[in-house]
Amino acid sequence: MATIKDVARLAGVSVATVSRVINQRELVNPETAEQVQKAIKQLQYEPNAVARGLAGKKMGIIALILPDILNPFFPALARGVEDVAQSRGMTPILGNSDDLGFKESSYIKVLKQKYVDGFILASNTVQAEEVIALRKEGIPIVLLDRGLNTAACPVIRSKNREGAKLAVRHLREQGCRKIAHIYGPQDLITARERLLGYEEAVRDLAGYSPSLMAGGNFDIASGRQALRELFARHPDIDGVFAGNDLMAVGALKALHEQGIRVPEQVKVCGYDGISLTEVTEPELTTVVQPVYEMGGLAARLLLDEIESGISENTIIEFDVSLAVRKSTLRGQNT
Amino acid sequence: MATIKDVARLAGVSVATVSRVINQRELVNPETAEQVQKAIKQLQYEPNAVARGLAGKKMGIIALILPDILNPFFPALARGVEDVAQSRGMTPILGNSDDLGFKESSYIKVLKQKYVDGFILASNTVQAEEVIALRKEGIPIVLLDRGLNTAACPVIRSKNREGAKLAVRHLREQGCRKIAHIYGPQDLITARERLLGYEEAVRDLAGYSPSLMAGGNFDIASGRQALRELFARHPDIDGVFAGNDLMAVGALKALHEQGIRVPEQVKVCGYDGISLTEVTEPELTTVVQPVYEMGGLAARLLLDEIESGISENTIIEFDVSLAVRKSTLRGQNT
DNA sequence: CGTCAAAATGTAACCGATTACATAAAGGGG
DNA sequence: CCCCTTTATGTAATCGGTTACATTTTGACG
Repeated sequence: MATIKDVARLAGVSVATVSRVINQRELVNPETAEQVQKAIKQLQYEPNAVARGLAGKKMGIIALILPDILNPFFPALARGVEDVAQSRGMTPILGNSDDLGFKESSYIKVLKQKYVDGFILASNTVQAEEVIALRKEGIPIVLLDRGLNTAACPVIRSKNREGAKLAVRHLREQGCRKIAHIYGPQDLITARERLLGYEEAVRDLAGYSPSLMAGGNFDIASGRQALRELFARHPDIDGVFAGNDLMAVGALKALHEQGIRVPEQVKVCGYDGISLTEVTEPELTTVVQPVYEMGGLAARLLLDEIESGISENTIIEFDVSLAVRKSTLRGQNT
Repeated sequence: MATIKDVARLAGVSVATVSRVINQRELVNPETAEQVQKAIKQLQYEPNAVARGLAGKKMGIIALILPDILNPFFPALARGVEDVAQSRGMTPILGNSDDLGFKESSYIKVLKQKYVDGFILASNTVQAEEVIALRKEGIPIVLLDRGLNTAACPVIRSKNREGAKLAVRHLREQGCRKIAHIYGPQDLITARERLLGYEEAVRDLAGYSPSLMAGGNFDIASGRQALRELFARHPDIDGVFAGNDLMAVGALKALHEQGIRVPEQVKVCGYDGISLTEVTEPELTTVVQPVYEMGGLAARLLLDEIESGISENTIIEFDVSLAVRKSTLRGQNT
């Protein structure tokens, strides 16, 4: 590989001039510049990214840390981030933290050392101090989907509470009177908000009781399990709102096992809008988050901050919408 | 951040000695080493990875390039790679090529420049020359799942042809006589092999015809579409083997739409063993690839080559197994 | 006790860029 | 025509490590 010195020699100039031509930040005589460009072409020179990184403390990489790549919601988010990053000349890389705090910290620590330009974190475990520490070191960070309320950095998520209300109201409109909720891990702000939205929307119902809620892990198996518990307690449930789509799918499965028909006997609604909801039987009504846009905006905010150096700690909440499908079709149940 | 010079000063030694203590490659007096360690602790020193990378041309990163993170099969592969890489002190990063050759090349080019230590590629588009070029530059590479036969590098995949035969034989045992195949993109070796396996296993059936095959894209929508075509041509199909699970799910969906009961009228079998197959209705019989192990082995081979510098161009094919579920349950159809 | 190899450590070049500072050339105003 | 400001370019320090080579210290052996 040719180095900047080779180019300088061939073009008959100093390395500084070559560097100037490449980075266009300072004045260079057009003719000289042309000579340099020719030399660059001839040698097929490409600046060494690591040397550049060492000198400038930036590697042209942004890292997206996801809590669980096996949950299709996150890969979908990633697509949005990727496209924006790439279009702006940055290399996006993914890390998977497995919802494990230490893995996440380890990613951050290691990648920071490698002069990653910025982070997008979808994390439940991240602590406010960690975010603050990063920013103090001048490393931009954006929180996506999950994350603190208090955070000293931009946060992007959807209107979780609104979305939950949307779901529950829809179930009520479809005739449900005894609506259960399968909530996600309560250390996640998203799961908490959805639960709160649910509570607000069912409080006034006659038979409402906290025992209509059961917890899950945001995965299929736990949704299944939670539904069993719920039905053991309340065999007369006629609607289920799950905190995310995976748990909704698990619930659907469990209902089927028990011979309960959806939507005739029980209606089910999920949250997220992953594509899986379109292939279950019956197809699943769900609260759709504009996932691609969310990822894209996260990347955009991060890149803006990287380029400008100024940060605004906005919290941006995206609107959600309801995709109504068969699983909540008004039937003959009430 | 403290640098190696600070440590050297505090410990009263030269930077070379500090470097030796850190890398343990040369002899250092134990007492000196202890002094240095103390200084390191006191200053909370951590070697700068980029400077290290520049000097040693290795950044301690391995890159896994996936063709489609929205297909759950690949995230599952990634988990295997991650765990092994991490346990050996390397940072694994993911890139998504979207099955687009140029994105993949761009990832390789950019990451190579950033002194990534090695690549694991799950790619259909990679060309033999590209692999050879990389290796000539001393950058280890392992092909995973997809990729050339001729490749001048280790290749890891499952016994696709065997797996396909397994599937078809199973369908026959369950009583199917007119078995269709939904094949994947024929530029993928995996898809080709599965098709060949299918052909070998059905050739001797009375009503066999090439029109029993239809192509898809390895995603749900195309599986759905392909099934419709197949049934338009042959309304008497009683078994379907799909080239991967996503297409099988699509097929299931399409069958349901047409009011055809699975498994009573038609039996369906997929390929991959993604967890989605456990939640469809009916649950999907599938050929299970040991995906976590495959990813792990890929990482292990890559790391071995990185550490030793010697490469063996083995092709390793993992055994597959059949997970028999409801979608192929012997019924009353024949 | 002198000799010589092994062990321990230091010096400085190098990896390949960026950039502050110095210097030279060119143009403009008085 | 001289001085000063721009414009253009070069020199060399710097980023923070690794490592070849040189040098010093140590200790074993005859």
